[in-house]
Formats: sequence, C-alpha cells, structure tokens
Amino acid sequence: MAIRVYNTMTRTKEAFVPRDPEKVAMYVCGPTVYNHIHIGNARTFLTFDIIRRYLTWRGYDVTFVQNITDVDDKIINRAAEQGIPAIELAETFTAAFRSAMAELGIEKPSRQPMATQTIPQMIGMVERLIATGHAYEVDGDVYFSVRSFPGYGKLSGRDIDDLESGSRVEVDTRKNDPLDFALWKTAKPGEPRWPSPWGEGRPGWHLECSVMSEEELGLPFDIHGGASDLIFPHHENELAQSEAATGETFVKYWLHGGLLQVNAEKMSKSLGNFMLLKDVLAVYPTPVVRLFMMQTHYRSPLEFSTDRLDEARTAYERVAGPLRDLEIAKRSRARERVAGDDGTGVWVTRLTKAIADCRARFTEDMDDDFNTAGALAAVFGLVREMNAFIWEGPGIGAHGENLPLLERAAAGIKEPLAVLGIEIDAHPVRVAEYPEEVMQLAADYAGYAGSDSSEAVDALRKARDVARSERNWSVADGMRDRLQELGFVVEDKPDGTHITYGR
RNA sequence: GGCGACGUCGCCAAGUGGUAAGGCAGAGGCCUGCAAAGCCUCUAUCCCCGGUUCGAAUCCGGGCGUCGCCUCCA
Repeated sequence: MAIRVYNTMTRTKEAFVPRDPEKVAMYVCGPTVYNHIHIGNARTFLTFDIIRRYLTWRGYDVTFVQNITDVDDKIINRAAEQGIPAIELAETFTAAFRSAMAELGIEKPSRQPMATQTIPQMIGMVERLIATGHAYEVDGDVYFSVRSFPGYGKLSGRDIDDLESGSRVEVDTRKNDPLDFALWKTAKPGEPRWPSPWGEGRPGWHLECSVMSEEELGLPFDIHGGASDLIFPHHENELAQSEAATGETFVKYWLHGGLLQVNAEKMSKSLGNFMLLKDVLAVYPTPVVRLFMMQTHYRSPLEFSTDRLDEARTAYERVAGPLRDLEIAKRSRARERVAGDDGTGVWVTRLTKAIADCRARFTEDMDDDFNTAGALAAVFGLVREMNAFIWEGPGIGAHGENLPLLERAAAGIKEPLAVLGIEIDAHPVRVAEYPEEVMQLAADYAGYAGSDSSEAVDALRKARDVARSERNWSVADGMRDRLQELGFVVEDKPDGTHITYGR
C-alpha cells in the first residue's frame, strides 16, 4: 500500500515516491517574524507537523527544514512604528514563534535557517540569475524577468498574459515587465542592509526559500509545503528563480493546506479577524486544538469558532474516557468487576478484531493524502469497542485476566493519536490542581485528618462508596454536590465511584 | 474580468463509479436509588437541471450559491 499525495502542480493525487526510498526531504515555509502568529497560521504548521510525523511513523527518515524570514518590509515597518531596530523585533517574534510551536506540540524542525544568516548565498543566486539572463539590475535593485522563464505560471496554473490583463498588477516603469519581481532591494536610510555587487541592500521576498531549501536539501527535494495562499506569487516565484538558476527541477511534490476561516472569510491579519495562537491555547488545551483541526481534511477550508472547539473538547473527553477507566481499574484491584457469566470469548474476539481494524483503517486513510478525518473515525470506532468491552462485556475480569487485552486496546487508541500529536491525559486526576477546599470536605465526610489532597480524595471516594452501600442517599448526594461545586466529576460506575478533576 | 476550489443528516465532516465513516446535537431503550458515563436503536440518496453508464454523491455539460488567488498574507 503506497502513500498518495495531492500535488498542486499536477492537481491530482500521485503515488508518493521520494528521491531516496528511505528518506524524505521536506521544506515548509516558515513565518515572517513581525508579529505573533495567529491560529490560522498555526493550522498550516500543524498540517505539516502531522505529515512529517506520519511519514516518520511509516518508516521514512525525514529531514524537515523550515525557514525563519527575519528580514522583510513588514518587519522594517513594524519596527519603525515601535522605534526599535528591525533585528530586535525579529528576535522577539522568532522567540515567540518557537515557544508557540512548542506549546502546540509541533516537533522542532531538523534545521531552521534564518534569512539573515543566508545573505551571501542569496547574493550568489542573484548573480547566477543575472549571468544567465534571467535577472537584471536597475539602480541597485535587481529584478527577476518572468518572461525569461518559459515555465512561469505552471504551478499556479496562470498565464503571464492573463495576469497582466488583471488591473491589480502595479505598474513600475523601471521593470521590463509588470510581473517581474524584486530579487534585491536597495536599502533606504535606516533600513537593514548588506553589501552586494549592486550596492547595499537586502534580499527580496521569495529568495530566502529558494536558497535555503536548496542549500539544506539539494534539488529536487521531495515536499514543499505551505498554505494555499502562498501558491501565487510566493511559490511560483521561488520555483521560477530556482529552476532558472539551476536548470534542475525544484520540487517533486507541492503540498498546500486550506485556509482557516472566520464567518466564511479567510482569517488574516489584514482583515483583522484573527485570534492569536497563544490566546487560543490559553483557553483550550493543545490536544483539543489539534483534534479540532484534524477533524477536517488539511486541504479543505476550516471554519474557526469556539463552538467548534467546545465540540472538539467533548470529543476529546470521549476518547479519554476508556483510557481513564482503565487507569482507574488498574489502580484499584479491589473494585474489579465480576466477570460476565458467559460469552467472554466472543467479546475478546470482537475487541481483538477492533484493534486490528483500527490500525488498518488509520493507515489506509492516512496513506490517502493524510486523511486525518477518516483516520480519526477509525480511532473512535475502537473507542466504542473498548467502552463496550468494559461496561457491557467482561470488563477487566475478576482476576484482571483481561488487562493485557485492554492494555492493547488502549495502545491501539493512543498510538495513532500520538502520530497526530494528540496526547491523551489518561490520569484520572491531576493532583497539583486540586482545590484546597477538598481537604475540609474530606474532614467533614470522611474524617480525614491528613494533609495529602490525593489521599483526601481517595478517602472521599471510599466514604461515598460506603454511604451508597448503606443506601444513605442524602450523604452520598451531598458529597457529590459539594465535589461538583469544586469542579470534580463524580460518576458512579459499576465498579464504584469515580472521582476525576480537571476536565 | 481571469484562474482555481468547493456545495453530503439540525451543525461539523469523511467518502471520487457499485447503492452514504465519524464527531457534536436530538429522540427512544438498557443500565442506575438519582445523576453522570457507557452501550443499543433511530434520523440523509448527497445544491438544481440535463447527459454518459448495467450502475454516479462520485464522470461530462449547463445553472445557482460560497470561498480562495490575481496586492502583503499560513
């Protein structure tokens, strides 16, 4: 079974055959560091994090390169507004970007080159382009000549003449052609600058990706990724520069992610309808945000809303449920269920099959252009079967004899989710977060006199089981009400009271 | 105006030729002292109109609608 990917260049799904049978070289456009990234930007980085993790899981040795564009008009303008050096602004938001990525559970790139550390190589590429007639200098600026490259427009499916007929192309009489774009810009007073054969200046946008990807990965590399709004002009221009300069194919597979929308409109900084990633993560845990995004195919548009995130949180709880139940059961042998009277073999067969089915379907769907929505459905299928086994079937078994199978089921749920970077917190409680009031509760209801909140909760649990066994409903319900007021979730399962906190 | 994508259950969303995954919400049932959780059952013929085919949500043509790119943008 081969992996298939949708290649923007050909607009079809193609069999994925990397240049090296065991290795994958991929490059994903990183941020221009002039601000905090928003949740829409994060979606793209998440998409390619999943792709990278999956390819790794499938056995490829993946080299993942992501640039940081730390010199650009937007950075310069923003820094000027704040009256600080451009480099300082860039450093601030580079650090913010890295920590936000870490918080979202994005794996670190294999290498993360900075534009400002690659200036000599960029100058080298401009020189090559001038030497081969693909670029020309005008008063210290250097432009790429789009008409010198016959393939211009092949990635985005555009025709130079069609583009020119559009009225929005800015006319600059210094260019040979309105579509020609800057490779090198003369520095204005106060702007960052580097010496070059054309005077002091800085590189134009697009150039850094061409140079860094080639330097880090060599041509042609396997996967070039980014959001769909980068197809034109950014990736089209990268491609033109690189192929014109080297005469080689630039990239084997172009992958582009769909955009995040708000009210059916693209989320973007210029429209002002964005939410910063760090603000979203302050309210929703990482796995919930990731699950939310993985429920839609990466190439489709995705509507952002807190309602959607709330639903994802509920879905997350559904997945976490059986894993928690298993953890609780393991900790408390005294509360093991009595095994079902018969039919255990049927249940075992059924769950065993469900584990295998989940893995097979997960792989099949992910192989098909990283269909995370379908892959997730496979996981939910196993969640249902595990729940059924625990609560309708034999459960853990009178002597824990079904534990190994349940552990395998739990692993069958956790492993594919881990490939998607979704870590399930199966701990039934998070001790550090217990509210202090629980100590008083334990003293009141369970006579607990210690100082350990974890022991206090355990004492409450036992006290409530006793109250229930004595059919003392007023006490049992009172305890539940008080605990719920403190944020605990109290559930009476067949094996006794479950008390969890921090959902 | 040019190029491209999309339109599937109340909401979200997989599925690209063989008769519709999953999540959320809802209804009924089981379980339960009550509650919660869980399990079971139920709710779609796939924007509209034609065409191709033994057979289409899936292919082709037309229409309507939405979005993206053409300017910085993940």
